[in-house]
Amino acid sequence: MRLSRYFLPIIKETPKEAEIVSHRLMLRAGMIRQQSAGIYSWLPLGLKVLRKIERIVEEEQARAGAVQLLMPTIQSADLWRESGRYDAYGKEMLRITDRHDRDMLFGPTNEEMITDIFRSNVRSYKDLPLNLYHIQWKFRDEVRPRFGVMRGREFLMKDAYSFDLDQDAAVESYNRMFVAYLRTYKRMGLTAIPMRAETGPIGGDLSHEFIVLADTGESAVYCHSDYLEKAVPGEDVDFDSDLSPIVADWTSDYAATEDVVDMTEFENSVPEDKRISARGIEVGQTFYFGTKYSAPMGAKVATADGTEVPVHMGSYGVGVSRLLGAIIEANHDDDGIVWPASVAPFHVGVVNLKVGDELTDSACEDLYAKLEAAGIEVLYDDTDNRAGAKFATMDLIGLPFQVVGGPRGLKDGLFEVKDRRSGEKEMLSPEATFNKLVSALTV
RNA sequence: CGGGGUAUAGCGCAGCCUGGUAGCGCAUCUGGUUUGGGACCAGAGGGUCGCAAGUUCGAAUCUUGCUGCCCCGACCA
Repeated sequence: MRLSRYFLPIIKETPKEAEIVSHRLMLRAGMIRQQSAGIYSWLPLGLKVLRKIERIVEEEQARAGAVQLLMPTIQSADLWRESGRYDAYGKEMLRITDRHDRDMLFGPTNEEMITDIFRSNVRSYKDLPLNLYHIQWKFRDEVRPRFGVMRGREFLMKDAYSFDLDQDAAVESYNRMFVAYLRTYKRMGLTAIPMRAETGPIGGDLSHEFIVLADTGESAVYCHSDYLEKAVPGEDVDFDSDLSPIVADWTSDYAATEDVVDMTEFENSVPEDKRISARGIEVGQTFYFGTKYSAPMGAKVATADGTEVPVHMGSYGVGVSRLLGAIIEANHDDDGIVWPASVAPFHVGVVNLKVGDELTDSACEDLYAKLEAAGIEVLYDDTDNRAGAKFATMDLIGLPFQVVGGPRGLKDGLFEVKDRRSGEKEMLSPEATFNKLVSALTV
């Protein structure tokens, strides 16, 4: 992509409304713009990252056996009356009336709707286990939205729903999502710790919140420091096998959020030098809630002996839009964002320092074309801004590598290649530059 | 939902107390000089001062009401 033809509105000053670093950087880097309280437009650079996060989520959901569908944002109030949540949910739910005066709502979650889909299409235990998910915009009318996309009113969420014949099978489904989550966050460069959690309005018995440690996190968390070093299951993990040893390993040491923490238990079970007391961002939550929705809504299947039983369900959320904030909170420095390569909007920024100069133009154009042809995503700065402004923009948007082509180096046939994270720079020939980037960025 | 702020050019702000018809910095545009870490000089464009009433000869400024946004708390993915 040529920067001269892209839409990347950079802000030099610090926007006054942004309190936390991820919000500031997302505004400054031209990723988002606020449309009203807690509601944002996603500009091209932000959308690119959002899509990359979705892709990782989709790949790991597929690996764990979940099947993607798409449910609407607007739901009928009648469904919610069946579960009893229409009255229970409160003012967080945005209620809408259509032209026929029918009560509608902008969905804050989809348990009722998925249960409806299930009950009208599945009858037999032979169709289980089943895990259906979608990635869709949700709306919760938070009293006080803040922190940019971390706590918006409109937000993009992956929510999966598992259906099983009994509790034992449901726990196996739960474990599959649990392991998928460990892998999902790891691939985005995050260390997410599963913590004991409250079940909130969704209800249920078994639940974990996946927490990323960050100073700007919304809640206080307490956990064992070993979690920071624990190995995440690899690509080869067999989701058809018994995953309970992995889950047991990842839940053996103490970890809880402030809502449910028992300080006595924390101090008794974790040695003093291993205790972490920090702040955390919730990036996902898993629930097993049994027949809470299937029973009142009549989602039943026939068992092997012909009797009908309500299915056991679980739901599993990932805050997709919120993850951008969490990733930036965990990956930035004084100059801007430092994207992990897996979610970076582009892999490489090629900076032409002297547009119009025959030598730099041809060298930069050539490298740009070759990298794109090799499947590497390049943002090519072919604008005629000053060098300092170009460097500052590249640092701000945080692409993993910067390649600088200017008359000074190119008269000796060399580009300067900078690693954004380490700040290390080296002078390389065009061939060496190409080879280094290809080997660093392709698996 | 309680408490506290704030609203003036695209962004950040001054002007308001003490009423007289709007200004600064950045950004934008033009010309010139520059050019390896957010350049400099000169010039230009851009605002029904959040909305609505009221007071007044006259309101960005005073009064009342409404609305948006931000911060703290409670709540929450």
